[in-house]
Amino acid sequence: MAPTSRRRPAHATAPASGDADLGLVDALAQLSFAVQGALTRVAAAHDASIIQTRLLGILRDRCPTITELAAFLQLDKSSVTGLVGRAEERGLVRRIGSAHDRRSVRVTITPAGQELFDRARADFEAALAVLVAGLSPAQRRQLSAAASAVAVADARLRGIDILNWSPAGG
Amino acid sequence: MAPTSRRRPAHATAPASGDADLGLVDALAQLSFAVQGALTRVAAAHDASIIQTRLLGILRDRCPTITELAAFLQLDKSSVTGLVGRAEERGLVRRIGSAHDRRSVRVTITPAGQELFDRARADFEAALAVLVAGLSPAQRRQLSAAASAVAVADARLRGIDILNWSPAGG
DNA sequence: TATTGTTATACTCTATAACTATA
DNA sequence: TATAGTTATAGAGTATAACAATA
Repeated sequence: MAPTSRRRPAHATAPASGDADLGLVDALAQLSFAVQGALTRVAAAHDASIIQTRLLGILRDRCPTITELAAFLQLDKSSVTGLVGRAEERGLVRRIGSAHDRRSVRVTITPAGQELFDRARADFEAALAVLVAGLSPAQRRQLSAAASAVAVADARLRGIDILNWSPAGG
Repeated sequence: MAPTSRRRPAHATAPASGDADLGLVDALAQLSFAVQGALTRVAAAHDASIIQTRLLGILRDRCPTITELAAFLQLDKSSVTGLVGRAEERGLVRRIGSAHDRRSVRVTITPAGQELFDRARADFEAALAVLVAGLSPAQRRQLSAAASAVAVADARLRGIDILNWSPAGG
């Protein structure tokens, strides 16, 4: 929230007009908008959407079922059906029928999908580099560590071990 | 990007199985997904979307024109027309014709819109508190400062001074 | 009966192109 | 001419409900 909701939150550090602190809530909301904006622009440059490239990133070293994807992405399974269907039409992913359970389907990435993701990821890395250019090396390490901790905590709250999420493997 | 794209990036610090570092790029991407997920759930709990609540947050202390909103949100002006139209139908915002330029329109928030935003913001704050529960006070301060710096840098890159963005005033 | 995935349907969000009305 | 905003249209993304196939 707080999309620039308050110019100066009560709990914010006195701004030295150059390194103002928005407060944790607004700062995280604004940061997420900034990152998502970068992701959106990068994806669009490759004729894809943010959710399509996210899907490819997940499939990069996993081949989950539709239900597993839905749980991870927090989407209804019918939404994932459509998502995967559009990606499949573009030749970015493939559906593979499961051997054990004939109701189930595993989604895999194609070479074309991998290439698109790798190129998009490189562009995203460059875009992020610009955004964090003003941070000191120490600040970048702190940001990386804190952001990682929050991401892991979020996944854990949803019952997912983000560091070992590999439904295909076991 | 990098939605769990690599379980262990080459540049990541050796994980002590509890405070693993995803690397700055993946960490920021995952953090943004976590925050956007929280925003989505909170907005949905109030029968709204993430972009609708973001719009309300912007209008909380501003009454920009359609064009100004489009620039800030990085959307086409026709998209903003629809966005504001749907919000207006729900009684959350109002269009006010400009006195000086009769082509122009200023968008203002209604009391109902303010109430919805305030309630959603409180919920979001609570959701974020859970996510950052594992961080030390020092880590939270560092995260807040770094996230603020990135948000400000992002806005500046787009030609916007986020700390003094008040088109209505000037 | 429960689960996996799809289909049918409707809505939000977004962009492009063409338009109206001001300036 | 240029700018502010709208409309028409099309497509992606999402959810709900109903469904088929399998377990």
